Amino acid sequence: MARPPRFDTDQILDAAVRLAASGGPGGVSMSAVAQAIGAPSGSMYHRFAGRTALLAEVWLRTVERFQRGYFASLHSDPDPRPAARAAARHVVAWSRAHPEEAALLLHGPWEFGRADWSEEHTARADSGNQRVYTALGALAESLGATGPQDRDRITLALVDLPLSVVRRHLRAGEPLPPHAEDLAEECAAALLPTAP
Amino acid sequence: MARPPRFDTDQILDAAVRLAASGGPGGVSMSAVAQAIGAPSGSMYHRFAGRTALLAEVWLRTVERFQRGYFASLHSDPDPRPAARAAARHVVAWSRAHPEEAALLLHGPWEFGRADWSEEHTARADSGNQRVYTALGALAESLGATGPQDRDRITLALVDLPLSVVRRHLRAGEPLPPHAEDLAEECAAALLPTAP
DNA sequence: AGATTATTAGAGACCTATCTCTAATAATCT
DNA sequence: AGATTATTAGAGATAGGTCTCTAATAATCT
Repeated sequence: MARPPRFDTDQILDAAVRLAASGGPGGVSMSAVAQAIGAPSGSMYHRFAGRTALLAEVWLRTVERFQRGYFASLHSDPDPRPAARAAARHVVAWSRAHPEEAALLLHGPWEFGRADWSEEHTARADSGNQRVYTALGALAESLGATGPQDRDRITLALVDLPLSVVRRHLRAGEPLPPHAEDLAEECAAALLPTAP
Repeated sequence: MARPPRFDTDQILDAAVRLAASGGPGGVSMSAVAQAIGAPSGSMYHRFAGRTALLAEVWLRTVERFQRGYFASLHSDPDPRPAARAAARHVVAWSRAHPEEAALLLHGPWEFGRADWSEEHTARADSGNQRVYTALGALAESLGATGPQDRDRITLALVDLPLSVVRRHLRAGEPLPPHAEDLAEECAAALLPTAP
């Protein structure tokens, strides 16, 4: 019914990921992405309402890809303690497998203009986060951690701490050292509430 | 011998801190800072070689202020374990006392254009970092942690982890909860190598 | 008082990025 | 084949930011 696209959405987002990994969110300009794939700048605006929308889409595609595997790890074992270890490990392993997307995630949604996102984009982000927090809450409960401080501690162990391991190296432009997964797993385990 | 300055350097840097805290490094434009203090844009270039230099100076002043207290905490006790606890605690306490500067630090030097800094600025940054790492190395040694993995773990416990506690709240625009210092201290202690 | 000099003051050149607009193009559908 | 339509293609208007340049200003020094 119409002319077929020469540049599809994923191709554009892939280029945006590369640019974000090397130059940060600021490096993702409409013209830079267009140039990276050899498209005229006008085509960009045919797919994305504007730069804000592009930033939102590239962020959301990346975080959703990450969360898919993160969820799988969290539910990989009926016993909460091995599941927690697997989750911490997954953060590092996924980052090793997808260094550019990981570098993007380390910047956080606010750097990708979250304050200006449309309602749809904001809702997508909130829904993903909500799923993560309820899953973490369930795991916390099955560990016997009930207070809000306990939950903070578990979020720290299974999300923030593994991300810190990744951040330190990726920000310096180095690859992740071989023992990074072990480090994240061991440290996460050390932060879980001790068995009664 | 000359006309006295109406806008001094610290006043300019203070405004830059405020702008960086609210709008990130991208919000720190020469014109925005000038407007914030009511100065013409030309005066900015009289004090700073350019935007790059301004970003470097505001970053370095902030990180050096932070490190001063961090060092004091690291050396506050001859026993390494309480010293480690104090250091982790200090990160959070300092951030609570200086939320705008803390928000600035969370972005990291690369966001402040570190790649384009002058040699002087780069050297200043390196020297500060070097001092921190040697101090952490000494503490690691007195804890009996000798391997490179042990040192990574201590850096994680005394730097990255407390920063994660701060990041989670400041990025969301919330103030730090009352128990944040305790959380950072307890988690840091849990990550230290267990006594032989 | 007069010379000296660091600084303020602000206009404007230059660049880069976002976004709009019009025309050409290439596929599908009848 | 001809109509339809999503898309490419790219020129250009607009905005905002960096940086330069010249003149005015206000203090100190002799």
